[in-house]
Parts: sequence; C-alpha cells; structure tokens
Amino acid sequence: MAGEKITTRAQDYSQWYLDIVHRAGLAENSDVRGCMVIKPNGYAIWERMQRALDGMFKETGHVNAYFPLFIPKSFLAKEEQMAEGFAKECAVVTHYRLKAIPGKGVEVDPEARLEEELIVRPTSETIIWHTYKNWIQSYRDLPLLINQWANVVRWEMRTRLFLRTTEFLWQEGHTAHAKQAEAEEETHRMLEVYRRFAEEWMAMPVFTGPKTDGQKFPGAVYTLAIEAMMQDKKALQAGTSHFLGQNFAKAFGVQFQSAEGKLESPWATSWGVSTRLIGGLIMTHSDDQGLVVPPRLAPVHVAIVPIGKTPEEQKATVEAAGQLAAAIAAMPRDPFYGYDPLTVRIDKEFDKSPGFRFNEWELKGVPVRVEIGPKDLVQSACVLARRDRPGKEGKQMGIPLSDAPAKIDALLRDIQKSLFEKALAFREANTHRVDSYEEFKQKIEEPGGFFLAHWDGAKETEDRITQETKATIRCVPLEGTAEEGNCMVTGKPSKGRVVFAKAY
RNA sequence: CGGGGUAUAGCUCAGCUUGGCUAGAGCGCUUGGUUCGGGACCAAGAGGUCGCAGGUUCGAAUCCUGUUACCCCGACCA
Repeated sequence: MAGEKITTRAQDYSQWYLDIVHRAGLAENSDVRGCMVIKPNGYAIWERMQRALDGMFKETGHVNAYFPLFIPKSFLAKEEQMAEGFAKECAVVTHYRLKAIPGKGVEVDPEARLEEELIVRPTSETIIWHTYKNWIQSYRDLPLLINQWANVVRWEMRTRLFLRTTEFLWQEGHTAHAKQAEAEEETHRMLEVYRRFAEEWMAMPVFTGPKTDGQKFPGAVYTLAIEAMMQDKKALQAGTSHFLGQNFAKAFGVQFQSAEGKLESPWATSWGVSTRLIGGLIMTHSDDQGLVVPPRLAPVHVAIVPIGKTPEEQKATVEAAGQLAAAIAAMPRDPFYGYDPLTVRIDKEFDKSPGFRFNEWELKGVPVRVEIGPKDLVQSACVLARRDRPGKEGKQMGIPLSDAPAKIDALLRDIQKSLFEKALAFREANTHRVDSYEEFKQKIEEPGGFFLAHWDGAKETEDRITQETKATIRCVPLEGTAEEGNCMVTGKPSKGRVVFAKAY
C-alpha cells in the first residue's frame, strides 16, 4: 500500500524483497502459476541491462540471431546428459488446435495431436546445434559467434519473482570454434564480460570460477560462474559460461573440413544471464526505504521535486525544475551512462505532501533527487539528495542551480562507486576462512556468509557437506586462492580453497 | 509428489464456531475542499453472482458433499 513502510530486512528478509518488487512497481505474479508480469519499472532496468550487455557482446565480436521457441522432442534426446538434466522441467506441446464448445469455452481438440511433440525450450543448445550442422562446413565458417535474446521455460516447483520463475528472459550465447583452446578462451572471455558487467554496471562484486562437476550445466565439460553475495549473506549464481567441448557437435553430427583437409568436430561454448540479475540487483543494494538502483542501470537518474503551496510558488518551482532538467539534458553524452541520455523526471504531484513524494522516489530507487522549494528559489539554489544515503543524511542544501548539473553528474558517479565499495566491503566482512569442519558447521548457521575452505575434490565429500549443512560449493574461485592444504572434512590434500555458502 | 492452509471489493482481511433483514473494515480509486521543506486531513461517492457445482433448510458467505485454483513447508533448480 502506498503510504506505508515496507517490511524491514531485519523483520523478514523475503517479505522485504517482495515488498520492494511490489512497491517499486518492478513485477507482479501473474495468473499463470510461477510466471511473472514484468512491469514497466522492472522492464526498464532489464532494458538497460540488455543494452549494456549487448554492447559488450558486440564488442567481443558476437552477433544476434533468433531461434524457435519450440524444439522437437527428439532433439533433446540426442544429447543424453542434457536430456537427463532438463527432462523433469520441460513444458510439452502436444496439440495444435482447440475446439470451441458453445457455452463452455474451448477444449483441446483430441483430433489435433501432434505427430511429434514439441518441447518449449529450457535452453537452446539442441536446436541451435541442429541448425549449425547446416552452417558449418569449413574452418572458414568458424568461429561462429551468435547470441540470442529470448524467453525460456523451466517448470520449477517453487518460484520467486525474478530469482526463479517458470518463464524467464535471458540471453544465450552459442559459439563454435575450430580449436579447443579457442573455445576455452571464449568461455573465459564471456565469464570476464559477465564479471565486468556485474561489477562495473550492477556495482555487484562477484567471485568467478568453475562449478564442481556435480553442479555444472548438463552437457558441459565445465561451467564457469559468477557468484554474488546478497545482503542476507546467501549466494546468488548470477551468470554462467560453459565450455561444451565437442559434446553437442558430436551429438548433432556437426563437422567441418580443416585447412589441412581433415574432417573435425567444432568446439562449443554457451553462456547466459537472465532476469534473475534484477533480483540480484535488488538484494545487493536496496535498503529498508526501498529499491536502490546503481546510476549506470537506473531508468530514471534524477527526480526533481518542486515544492510549493500557492499556485505562484508551484509555477515558479516547476519552471525552475524545467530549466534544470533542460540543463541536465544539454550535458554532453557520456558512455558512463550507457547508450541513453540521462533521464530526468519532474514530479508535479502537488496534491501529495513533499514528504510523501520524497519517500516515493526513494522507494523507486532513483539515484538522485533534487528538491526545489520557494526558500531555495530565493537564492537560486536547490537541494540534492543521494539515494544511497536515504533521509536527511544524504542531503546537500543550498546548491546553486547553475552548478547543479555538474554536481549531479559527479554525485551519480560517486554513488555508482560507493555502491560497489559498500557491497564489496559487506562481502569481505562476511567471507571467512575456515579449516575445521566443526567450525564450518557452526559458522555457516551463525553468522553465515561465504566460507573459503579446503575440499578434497570428491563428489561424496561435497554431497555430505551439502546434506549436513545445506551449503553448497559455489565455485572454485579463480581469484587467487591457490594454496596447499587439507580438506576440512576428510583431511585429504587440497590445492586451493573453494567457496561454500547457502544459495538461492 | 508428500504434509498443512486459504478462497468474501483493485489489495489486505473481518464475518462462518452458534444459519436470519440491505455483507463489513482498512488501504487504494473518483469528486470537492482544506493542507504542503520527510509518509496530511475532512466530506461525499463508485466498487462484491462471498472460487465453482450440488445438497440440507422457510432462509446459506455461514452447515454437508464434490470440485477447481492458489499459498506455505519439504525433495529439484539460473
């Protein structure tokens, strides 16, 4: 309800998350179980993410294409691990026609059963590699660097807005290479793109590294992931990049003739991030006042709130707001803000109290709010408020209107930086090194967080830990944790610490 | 798929145990007025086949049977 405070994180973390999604107008549950409606405010964030990511994909040589939503059932069966991994969560189209029943609506026409049932894609490796068979004949056709922006469906038992929904939006890159080394390089390159996007745009620090065999993508030789820490200290897998080896090429009979005239199977990668990132964004930065969006992804950067009691005051402050908005719009474009100009909103809802309006803009996560009231106008000034420090604490009074555009630009950059630093400090404060399993079992419950510990590399050990503590190995981090040691459970030798955490 | 729960206004819910006139509240919405520098207030309105189908009864939101949907907890997952 408008006018009421949201649940605080301390009260109930998941209710806090739902309140933010609802009150900031990001998404709502639809009438279709497990599926969400992404509302304009939420979709605008996704669009900003898409533009930034798409630019990074293009810079690394990729092009976009689109493959079908439906996949013949037989395709899925060709790659066995994949079939096994996704079988339990595939939606299946069995009929192609309905019949109108007068007075009763419609029912499935039993006469219209499909010869071959169609799977709604849970991911597109199979149909894409079936298509690549026709596209790849020569080493000259490689590398093939294609991305698609699409929706996919995975029939989840339990869903949460953005974090896990039955249908979600994502991008999936699918590349083919002549040499193994090239494909592996690509797998790492795209992981690095994701890391940069997470840190530089989302202001969300991540650990990167391979998943354990038990947690890799079905059909992959190995899976690299970016893992972020949410404010409840749980981990969120925010993106994955897979080295697929020749598994799909062989399953779909894709071969090319090398320069030496030999027939070879190409090497593959696939990589993706989804609307789940929006959930990660919320849980990384938002506070008890509402949503916090880093400036580089904010659909609206500046909200100007003119304040006035009388019609004259209102007219004067709205006019000043308009001039300021024009001055901001006239600033030179900067790639820092992505492909769009700075967006400014002027809030003319004078029938609401100023306090209400301030709170609404904080709730919506707009990084900078400008207040212009009669008292400011006397000295041609305004008040700047930064969202990352809510309430009066983040206000700067008496900023001359003529200086405001430059100050706002500086403020936005500072907010972007501060958000990252704050998130990083939080993660570091909650990442612990442990060497004894007893200590681990205790600390994973309280205080919780990420735990860097030695593990012997055995699936049985991993399973045991997961069973006993509900924590999983998030990744084997690439960032400097190589270190000789002994597995905290079995005492067997280990070459480096891995990241344990409870996860979404 | 196992265990629990709910279904009444756009939203959150009361009413049901113990059947009874025209089914209620808060929030939101509309209109008018007063307010206005950190979540204002007053007044008047609009809005509901009480999930659906049967049954019991003079009478059902309320009792009974069936049915459907959704939510929560567990096993699976980006």
